[in-house]
Amino acid sequence: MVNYSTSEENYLKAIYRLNGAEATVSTNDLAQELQTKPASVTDMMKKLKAKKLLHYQPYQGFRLTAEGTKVALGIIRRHRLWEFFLAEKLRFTWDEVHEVAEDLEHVCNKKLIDRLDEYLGFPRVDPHGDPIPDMNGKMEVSKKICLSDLPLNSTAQVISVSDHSSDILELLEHMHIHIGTRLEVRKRFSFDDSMEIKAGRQAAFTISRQLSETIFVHFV
Amino acid sequence: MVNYSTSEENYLKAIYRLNGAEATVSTNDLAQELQTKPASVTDMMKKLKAKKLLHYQPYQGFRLTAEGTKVALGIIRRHRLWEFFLAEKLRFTWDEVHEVAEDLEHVCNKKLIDRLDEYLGFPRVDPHGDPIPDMNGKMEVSKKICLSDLPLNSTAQVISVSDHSSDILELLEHMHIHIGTRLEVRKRFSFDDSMEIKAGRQAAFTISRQLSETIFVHFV
DNA sequence: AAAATAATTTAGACAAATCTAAATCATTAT
DNA sequence: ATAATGATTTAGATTTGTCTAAATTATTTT
Ligand SMILES: [Mn+2]
Ligand SMILES: [Mn+2]
Ligand SMILES: [Mn+2]
Ligand SMILES: [Mn+2]
Repeated sequence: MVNYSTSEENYLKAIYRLNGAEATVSTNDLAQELQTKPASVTDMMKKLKAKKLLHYQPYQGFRLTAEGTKVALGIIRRHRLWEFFLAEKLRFTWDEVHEVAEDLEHVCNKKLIDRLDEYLGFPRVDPHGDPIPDMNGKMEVSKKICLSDLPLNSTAQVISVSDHSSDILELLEHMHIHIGTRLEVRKRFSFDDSMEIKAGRQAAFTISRQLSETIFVHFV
Repeated sequence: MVNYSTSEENYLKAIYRLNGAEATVSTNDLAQELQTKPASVTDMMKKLKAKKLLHYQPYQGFRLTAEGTKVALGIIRRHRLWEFFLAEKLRFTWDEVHEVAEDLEHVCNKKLIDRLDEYLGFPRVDPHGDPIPDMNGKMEVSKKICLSDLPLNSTAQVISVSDHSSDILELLEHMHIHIGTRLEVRKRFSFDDSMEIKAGRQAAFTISRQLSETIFVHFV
């Protein structure tokens, strides 16, 4: 078990995140994701390639090797377990957990994380509804539908929210929408792509396109 | 609230620890404590002096300023709270907590630490019996006596152990001696400075000079 | 009070992680 | 097919934290 620097870990995690969309990640995209400069990315890519954590030929973009993916999933596991801990045990709100977990995730000690996992009761998802990899690096990726794409009159359950800001949290709390809330789409308005939904036992209300595109659901 | 690097924090903590014995800390002592070279210490002392965290004139040794002491106590607070968490909540043994806490202590977020403190029930001492500074940096230093100096036939209670290794833990567990155990000294043997003690409800037994010098007690 | 010894600092170097500016490669439009 | 544009890499510099070896200062012995 090799240990990686905080910087290396942040690069690996970012590549993993971007990898979802496309098969190969570009220098500029990664620089933007990490709020750094392309030249810094190239330097780090050489280093990570030398450590066999990614496939990389100059000018060709890059993608994680199997080992790189394993390391990235380990970081994501730590991050999300700490987020769960902060929300569940220390009463942090949804929008506060990420920043702290960004630091805690770099404390790399298998026993610490596995014991924390056990202590928390082996949670499957973090406070934002994102899945937590298990101690073998397995992460169950449930197929989720964007609320904006949900067919009319079918009942679904909120499983995650892709924006983690306090702004969206404020709005969701106001609307009593949480991870697990059941809802259905009653009507779509083509004027502004807003939709009327019915959530829980509340009266129907409308939500903006911006919000419906941020909420992910699955059928119940 | 300024933030300090992991390296700066480790220096401050080490100076605080050494400061207990003498009024001023020397370059060589600090280098030895931190397993580094005297030249590296000098470099860092210049930096910490520039940040007004310590008093330092070349060749004259150094000591923490009030601000430096405050920062050091903050680090010690984080370290010991995490040690308590690991022992109490994650079932780590006494000898395992320090190493992990060495990393966790550098995650510096006041809300995290104050909430952790609250979650743990505001513990006063860490698993080794060392006091935990409160959120204002106050640390109650109870006057402790080394077991080797305890008068004959006076009852005392174990409050801390200055060695944190698994070797001493093994021995103490075997003897059923823990933080809080009541004991009294029955006899001293000048041949090897061993002593016979009576602990709890056990039959009297002897302990080595090495062990008695590591255990600290107070009168009950 | 010198000389010897020990402690400390300085000088110069290195690795990691970053940056800016220049050079190079790839892609797109004419 | 060439020129223009955009993406990427290289070159060279900077900061932080460390090191070794040499120089300096302090302390101890004779
Ligand atoms: Mn997060
Ligand atoms: Mn999350
Ligand atoms: Mn400790
Ligand atoms: Mn301790």
